[in-house]
Amino acid sequence: MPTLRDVAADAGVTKMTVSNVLNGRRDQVSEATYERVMRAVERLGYVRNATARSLSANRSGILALVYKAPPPGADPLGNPHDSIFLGEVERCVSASGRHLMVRSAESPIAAVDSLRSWNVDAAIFLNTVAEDLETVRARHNVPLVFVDNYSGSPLISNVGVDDFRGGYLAAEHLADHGHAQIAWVGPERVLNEVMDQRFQGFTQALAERGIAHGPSGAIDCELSFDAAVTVGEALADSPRPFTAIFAPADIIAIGLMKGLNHKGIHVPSQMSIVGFDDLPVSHQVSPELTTIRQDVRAKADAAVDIALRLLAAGPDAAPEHLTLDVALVPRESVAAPAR
Amino acid sequence: MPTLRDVAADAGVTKMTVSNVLNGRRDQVSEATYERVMRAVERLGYVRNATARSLSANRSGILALVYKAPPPGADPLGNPHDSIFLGEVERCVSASGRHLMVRSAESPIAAVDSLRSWNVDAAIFLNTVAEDLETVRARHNVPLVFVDNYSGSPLISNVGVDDFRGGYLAAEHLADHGHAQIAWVGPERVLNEVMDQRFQGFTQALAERGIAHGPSGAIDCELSFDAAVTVGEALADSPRPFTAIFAPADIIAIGLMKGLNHKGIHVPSQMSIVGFDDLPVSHQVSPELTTIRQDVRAKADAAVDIALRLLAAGPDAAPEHLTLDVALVPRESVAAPAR
DNA sequence: TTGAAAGCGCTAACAC
DNA sequence: GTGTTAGCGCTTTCAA
Repeated sequence: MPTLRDVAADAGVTKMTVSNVLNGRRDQVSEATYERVMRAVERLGYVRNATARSLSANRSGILALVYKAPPPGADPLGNPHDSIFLGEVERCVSASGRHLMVRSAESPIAAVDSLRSWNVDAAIFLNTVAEDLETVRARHNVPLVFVDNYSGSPLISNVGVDDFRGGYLAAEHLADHGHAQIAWVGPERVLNEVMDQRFQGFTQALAERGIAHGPSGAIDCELSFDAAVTVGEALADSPRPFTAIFAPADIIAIGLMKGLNHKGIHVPSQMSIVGFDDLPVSHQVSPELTTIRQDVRAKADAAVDIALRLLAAGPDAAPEHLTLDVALVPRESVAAPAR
Repeated sequence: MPTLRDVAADAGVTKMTVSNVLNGRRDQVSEATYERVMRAVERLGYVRNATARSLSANRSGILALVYKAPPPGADPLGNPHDSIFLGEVERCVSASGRHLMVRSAESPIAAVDSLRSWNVDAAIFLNTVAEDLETVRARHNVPLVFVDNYSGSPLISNVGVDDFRGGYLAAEHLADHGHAQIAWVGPERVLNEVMDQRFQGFTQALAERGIAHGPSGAIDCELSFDAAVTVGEALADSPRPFTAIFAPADIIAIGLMKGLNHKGIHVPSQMSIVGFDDLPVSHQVSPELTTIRQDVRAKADAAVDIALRLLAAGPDAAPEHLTLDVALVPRESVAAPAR
């Protein structure tokens, strides 16, 4: 592999001049020299050694994306939300001429050492709980962008969506269709602020309309398709004091539809359902799912954007907090309640 | 950030001793010294500088995953096959104590410079066409593992699945149900060996059973859900000299079902369909899709495994070629042809 | 506009 | 077992 020194020798200049050329400091190099160096680079097939550069310049050009490792057995990155987010982050990072390192970890804290080790310039954290983040910040002083984290900590940046409004819109939509008993079927909300916010928005919309929502209307369901099928089947077999369901994740909504269907309950004529996320699968199933759309790619764009901006602004730049809007996407899984 | 030197000072030894301790060369260090060094590491919160290590030792501990950039507008990593593959690769790479760099590129050739730049130890290439690979090999002499590449080149390793057999099984399954006119609805097969192999297996099974398969039975459809919906609708509106379809990708099969459904054609009673891949979505839709399953995670495991093995074996190790088996998963989208 | 010297943090090779 | 020396390929700083 040719090095700077080889290029310098070939072009008849010193390493420093080559370095200047390569770093685009055109004002420090004469036109003729510039050309000569570039030709030498070309001829030798020279590629910068990023590792040496990183060591010497003390910035690596690496951005890291850290996400929560899935439970054993589950498909890593099996969730379309996460994979599309990752794909879009990669696109932005590559477009900026930097490099993306990807790492799953039980807890973000476990990943910090690898960030420090590679001297990463900034990191984005997906699916982390609020507590972890102060520790992470304490150990690694680079721009840290969290996603969907409700810590509110001023030490880190965050990009999220308006989960509260999403829940509100879902309830409103169902109420507008005449539903007066609406169940929540979703993950436990302890330690899951995202879900809790969706729930709060949901209940507020109900309350404003004088629709009662007792605890009996909140049904636990793990965040997986299979779990939701089971819950859907169980629901079909039991008395149901409600005519509609808000499932705060599409994957649950889809599972519920399938479970209900198995047992002969038709959606939407016998049960209306609203989901959340607008995953691709939601318009692939029949009936297509009415859902709350969040723009995952915009979220990814924003996360990278903030990371790069803070990087450019230097270590004293203030973290940024951004909340993206959501929207209701009416499709086929909601109808007026059966008479 | 503490360095080796700081740890050495703290422990009252030289850098070299600390290095030996950190690299687990226990036989070169006395028990007492080992303990002392470890305590110093602990106390200072020392983390290895991977960048310096890579420069000096000439191996980075980085594995790269390179995949084809999606067309503009499409979700990057929107394809579950690719994202699950990536997730599983990450899992294996992390488990081996290495680091994963992820990069999309128009062509693998475009990504080679970044591999060289970071001195990556090995690379895995997803969704590449056969031609690219000789160029890649020529420019970067580390273990290169391609996925689903039919070049047959002895210069690189490959992991794939038995696409031919998958096509064969699909045709056989439909024929066994009594279908005597079966259409292929899939992407163009020029330059797409994977699809061509599935097609060859498909036609061979038909030929063995004396089932004619004229060119009229091969219908082009882009590899996307939306494209398949359109084709499905068009099919519903035209004379159909066939009672069953083999769609060599689940995403197409699902789109076809939806398109046919829109127009009142019922699957499977009026049209049977077999897909390929067994994506999660295939058992989320109704009817559930009968399909050819490939084990994406096993493919990812094998790719990383080969990369690491070749790495351990040194630069002269012979590339490996592995073909994983596929299996028919009977579900709900196939029935006997309508009378 | 170009060059020389020093050093980033680590490991390999060899000496003690 | 432990220490010494040299150097990986680059950038920074300062001098010419």
